[in-house]
Order: sequence, then C-alpha cells, then structure tokens
Amino acid sequence: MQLSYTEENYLKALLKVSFDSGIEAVGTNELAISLFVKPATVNDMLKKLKEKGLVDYEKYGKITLSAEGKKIATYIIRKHRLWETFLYEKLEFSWDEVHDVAEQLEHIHSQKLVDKLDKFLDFPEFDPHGDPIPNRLGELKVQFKKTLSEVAVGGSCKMVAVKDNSSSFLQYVVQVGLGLNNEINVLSKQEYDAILVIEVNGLKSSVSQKFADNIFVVCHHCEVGKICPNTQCTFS
Amino acid sequence: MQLSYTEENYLKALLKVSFDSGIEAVGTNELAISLFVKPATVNDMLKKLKEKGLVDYEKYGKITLSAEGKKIATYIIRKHRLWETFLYEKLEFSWDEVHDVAEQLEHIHSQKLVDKLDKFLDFPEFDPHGDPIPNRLGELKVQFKKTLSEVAVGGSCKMVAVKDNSSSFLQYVVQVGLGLNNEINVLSKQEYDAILVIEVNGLKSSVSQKFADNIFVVCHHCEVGKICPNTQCTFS
DNA sequence: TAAATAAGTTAGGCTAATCTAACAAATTAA
DNA sequence: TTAATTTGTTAGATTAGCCTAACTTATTTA
Repeated sequence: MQLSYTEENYLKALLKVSFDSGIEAVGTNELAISLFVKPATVNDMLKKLKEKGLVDYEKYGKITLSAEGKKIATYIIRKHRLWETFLYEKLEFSWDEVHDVAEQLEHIHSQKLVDKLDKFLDFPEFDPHGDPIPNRLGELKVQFKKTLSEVAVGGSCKMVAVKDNSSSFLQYVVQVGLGLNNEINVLSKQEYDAILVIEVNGLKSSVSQKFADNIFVVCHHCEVGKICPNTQCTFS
Repeated sequence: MQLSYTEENYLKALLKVSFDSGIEAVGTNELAISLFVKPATVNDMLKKLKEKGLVDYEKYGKITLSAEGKKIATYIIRKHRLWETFLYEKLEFSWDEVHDVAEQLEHIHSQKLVDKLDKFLDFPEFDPHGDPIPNRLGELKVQFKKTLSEVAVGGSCKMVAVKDNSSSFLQYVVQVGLGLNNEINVLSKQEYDAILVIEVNGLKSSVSQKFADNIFVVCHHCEVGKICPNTQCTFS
C-alpha cells in the first residue's frame, strides 16, 4: 500500500502518542496537537485511514492502530532511526541536528534502500538518542528504563536515552555535560519545585523537573531486555 | 525560497529538456511530455513560477529559466547526482537502480546534508552514469563528448556517459558488456537501418541507432574541459 | 496565401489536505 | 443530576496540482 507523506505522519503520530502516554487508545484532540493541525482535520483523515483498514475507530470513540497500521508506523520509525544513525555516525551531524532531517528522509519509499542502509550501518540496535531501532521484522530491543526524576536522592544511574528529541533540549543536555551512557549522581532534590542537583563527570548542575522527566536512565544492574536482578530496582 | 516537490520538478525538467535539446527555450507541450502531465497543467504552473521569478515567460512565447530558477534547478541536479553516487558507491546499488531512489532523495531540504554528503563521498565530479556533478557553486566539469552513433566506421572511442538513465536501457548496456570508461570499436554500420556492430572487450554485438544515440563517448585525445588536440576529432 | 496542423490557453471541475464556525456527545464538577 | 467544560463531528470554504473540453494563436504545407 503506497501511502502519502501525510498519511504516514498520522500513523507515526498515533504510535508515538500512544507510546508516550502509555495508553494505546488515542483521542482526536491529542492527535491534532501532536500533528499541529485542527481536530476537524484529524477527523477527516481518520475516516480515510479507517477506510484503508489502518486504524480501528468508531464515532466518538478512541483511536487505535490496526495490526497493519502498526506495522507501517513501526517501519517509518525504523527508517527514521536508521537515518538518524546514518547522519550521526557517517556524516558527523551532532545529535541535536539529526531529527529534523530524518523527518524528511523517513518518507523515502524503497525497501532496498532501507535494507542496504541497515547493513551499511552494521545493523544498529539504538539510534543517537538511545531509542531502539526496529529490525526488518519490526522487533526492537526493550529497555527497562525510568526517568531521572524517579531516581531517589543519593542514588546513581546511567543515562540511556532522551525522551525529547528537539534540538533545544538536546543542546541543553550537552551543556550540562551529559551524553548517552554517562553516570549521573543525584545529590539533592528541592522539596518545593523538585529542582535536582546532579553530578556528571565531576560537574554539578541544577536541573528542573521538566528536564529530569526527559532523561531516561537505568540502574547499574539493569540489562537490556531482561528483568533486573537488583531487588532495589523499581523497574519492571 | 522553499519550493514544493512539484515546483522543484518543473524547474529540473526545464533544465533537463533545454539541455537535452540543446536549445534554451522550451515549449509548453515539450515540458508536459517530459513531466507526464497535460499542457494545461504546465500552463497553470508556469504562471506560478513566473510569479515567483523563477522562469521568464510570456503568453504564447517560449519558456526559459531565470538566473534564480537555473540556480535552483542546478542544485537539485547536484543533489540527485550526489545521492546516485552515494547509493552506488556506499550502498552497493547497481547503476540501473540508483535513478528512481535519487528522484525522491533529491527533494530533501538540508544544505548541511548536501555538503556533508559531498564531503563523505570525497567531492565526486561524476555520477555513476558519467554525468557531471555541480559543485557547491553550481559549477560542473564539461566534457566534449559525442554519441556512439556519430563515430565513424572503423573508429574507436571510450564510453564516458549514458544519455538515458532508465533501468531498462542500463541493463541492456550491461548485457552488451559495456560500462563506463570501456573501449568501443565500431566495426561496421548498416546503410539501411544504421545498425552498428561494435566490439567491447573482445565481445561483438549488434546495436540499434537508438541504442547508439544514448551512449556518450570521447575520442582518445579528448580531455575533460579542454579543446581536443586531435585535429581528426569532430568535438568542439 | 489559405487551409490544415500543431502548439498553447482558458474555463470549469476534481481530489487531498487543510481551515473556521457551528453543533453534538461525553465527561467532570458543583 | 443538572450544568459547565471538554472533546469530537459536520458543513462549507480554500489551495495546490491535476484533469477535459473548447478555444485561440502560431506554424507548416499544399
């Protein structure tokens, strides 16, 4: 099925919104906000996508991706993350520059291109932001991660991904001396506004709750795709 | 100026048609055929492109690109040929597969991406079909080439490019044992239908006039960008 | 040079993706 | 449990890019 640029973006947004919220069913308004269009526009498109069997949706009900819709959305995510990896690894883009260009590249239609690119990059499992890259079959490595704001005071952890891919956030992360796989010690937390003092490579910084919500971390015992053996670990 | 996919294609087609015909001024019908749309559609778009100052055009007159239009069209050609080179050199696409994917990739908007890609490929001057790649300034290496059908019987030459980039033609070229920079001896030519017998690496083949029209060659004395010192050479 | 043919234009219509404004249903809160 | 608020839908309009059919201008040829 050859979808338009726009249709692909709706499917991708649906997957992204449900993933971010942790709830599979998505509302019209929510989707409209995510796509920077009006709810009426989403409504029109929903009819078309339902017609094509890509979403499950009844009037005034919640929206979910069909199996086929999810497969396509996952494939677009795969392309996006492969391109990000290419830009970062091969073309020396910085991690805050890759997202916008990948937003365009993800819509190139060529199965062969995707497979060849995957091979060229040596079948990477994670992109420059720490997000898992679905393989040819749509499977991806799951990490049992939590956000920095969930880490207890006095605890330490390792940053494995970022939630927000915007360049402004990523530049801020770099400014704090933080990068993928860096150790973070949580020194203190303000009761009133949840401001955290963290230490990275000996550098202390104060960061907001919002910042901490967008940093994904694992404890030192966690392993990718496995239940953590550390009984202290709150991941599951 | 941010142009749509379609507007970019019109500018590119304009440059291509005028280049292929050797005449700068292009007609509405000609352009319509090249873009696989109807003349009426071209007419609408021409008004828009004129409005934007990208073409020079008066009612019932011929169409030419403005300086700005030509600059943009050249930039799209640059992107197309860089991507073809990438696909061929880095991702192991065959030369008959690169064109269609590059048709999509040429519309990605990112100056940085183009410059980085150029550097990654070590600033190539020719693409996999032997066509020159415009540099950052829009300059390109000019070759004084002619077509295989212009070579005299008994003469020999070197293939430097193909005119037709379609996969069906390119597969045929490979089948005849021919590739870029191969030597060709023209053994005989049929008076009646201009069928040529050629020899490539010891392999003899009969090819049509149409085939020979789509193969670009140089004589052994020709050098890129220079007037050929061989007085027998008919290039100029 | 007048008729035939080719090339180019205009008018009006279609679809995809968007919008605004008005309305309807569902949810939340008083 | 009714009223207020939020969420979702419909109707009608707009723009880009395309079409067909009818027309006009330019060019070719008898």
